[in-house]
Amino acid sequence: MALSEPFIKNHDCADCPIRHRAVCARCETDELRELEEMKFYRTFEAGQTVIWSGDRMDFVASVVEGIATLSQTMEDGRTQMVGLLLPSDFVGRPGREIAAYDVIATTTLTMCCFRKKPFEEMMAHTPHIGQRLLEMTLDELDAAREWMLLLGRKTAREKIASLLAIIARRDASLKLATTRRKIVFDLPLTREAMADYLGLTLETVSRQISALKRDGVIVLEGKRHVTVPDFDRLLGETGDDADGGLPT
Amino acid sequence: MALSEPFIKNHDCADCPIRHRAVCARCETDELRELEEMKFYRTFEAGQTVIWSGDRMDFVASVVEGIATLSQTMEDGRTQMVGLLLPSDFVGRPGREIAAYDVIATTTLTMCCFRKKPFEEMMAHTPHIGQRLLEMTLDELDAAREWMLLLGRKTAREKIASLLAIIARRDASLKLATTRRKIVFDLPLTREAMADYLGLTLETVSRQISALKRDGVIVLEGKRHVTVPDFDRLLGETGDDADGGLPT
DNA sequence: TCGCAACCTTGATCGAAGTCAAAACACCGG
DNA sequence: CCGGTGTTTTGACTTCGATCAAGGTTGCGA
Repeated sequence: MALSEPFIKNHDCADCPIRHRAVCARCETDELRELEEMKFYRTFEAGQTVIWSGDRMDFVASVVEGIATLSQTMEDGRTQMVGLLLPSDFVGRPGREIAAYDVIATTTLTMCCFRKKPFEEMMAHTPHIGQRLLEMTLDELDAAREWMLLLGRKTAREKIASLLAIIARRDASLKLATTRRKIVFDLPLTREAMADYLGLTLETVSRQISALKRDGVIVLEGKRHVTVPDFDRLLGETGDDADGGLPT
Repeated sequence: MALSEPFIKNHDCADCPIRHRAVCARCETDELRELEEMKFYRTFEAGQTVIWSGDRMDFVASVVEGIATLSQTMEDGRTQMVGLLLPSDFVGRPGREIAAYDVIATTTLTMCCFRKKPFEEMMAHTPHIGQRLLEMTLDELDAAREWMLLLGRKTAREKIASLLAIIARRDASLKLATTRRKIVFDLPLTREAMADYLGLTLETVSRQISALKRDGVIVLEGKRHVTVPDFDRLLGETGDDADGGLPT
């Protein structure tokens, strides 16, 4: 959900097995080395739970590869996704002991982790890192509030269109800025996960996707592969104003 | 929405007309003085707009007295509140030029403001302040996500009960922790504002409040003065687990 | 005191999304 | 190729909250 540059960036580095290095864009090399030395990697299978809400969480991390969801569940089983973690997104809450949400790997997931304690110590004497984190948290807050508008006021069709637009944009930004042209991507979520994200049931999600397909807003190949022939047309279905306004 | 201590605290100070001083709990006196010198106050009438979404916003602020709302509006007029600002809450986004939401005074409102530029400069050489701000932003993020669960998955009755519980708690915490006993407070919002917060219509809000009254969960005197005879009973209506789990 | 304007409540009706149920599809291992 | 499991689609029906439409309160200024 990051508007601004990621906390951690990919790079080309022969000795770095997953082409990934701890990089704060504004930091000096010494700090880089410090971060570099304390990092470690963890991977999870699709469907595995990274952490349960309420558990002690002694690390912070950055998503390297794959997708994870943040969600909350009520006792009776109703669940709501409160965030979608894509590569370069940050997970964890400096200064907090306990995880507030379930983090679940949707696909095979690789995260670049830092033990919380040393990370926090480093933050304390490296203002840039804290500032970077504050910016990213503000971005997440914006995204969460944008989502509140979606959950509280949008119709099912608008919700679906908004989700597709966000995923398309997020996906496209990694490849090429292709606004106003054909966009192709794969849905990283099941219908059920989409429903949990959008505050709908999976049946409604399915029906609305069928409707968008019927109306020619999207083209489906299989269940997951989506082609958007006219991205502006899709944006028009989101209910947002011309520019789309959505962060990410 | 702050779980942790407010960025700015009230205190007793004869030369401070509204008994309010810039205080970062962790800061040294020099920093205090610096903040102290750059602060200024602004007041707004009930109903006045503090700032429009999209406007340049060259200050950050802390609410001293009164209540304001953060909201987003779609072109066709649907609006969703994304935050409620009560005394001690922080407004503004260091590092951001433009306001992302409409900020509207619900009651007469007094804010303690700091020009953004000098405030940011101060942040740059005072890690404590940035850290404090990060913590507060994380709290807001938690609150926003809690609200996503409410908007996406709760019934109208649960939504109303949750809102009442939050206002009651917030209000009570300023006076006395009175969990599990009778709680009395005034609703600071019109039915319409509640509807915009909860993603409902004002008619539904009205009906559900009537229903809670009929069921004895709350007692109303006039339209705004609420008595909760049994706070746990109210919590039971929110759909949250035993403890209520809600931030704030 | 009246009249007006907010604000709130209540009723009747409607419709979007939820629920329940069945069937289609896809993918996998044997 | 088959049966099985998990995902997705589609249909029939229900329901919660929205919409439309009166009325009721309250407070204020003339």
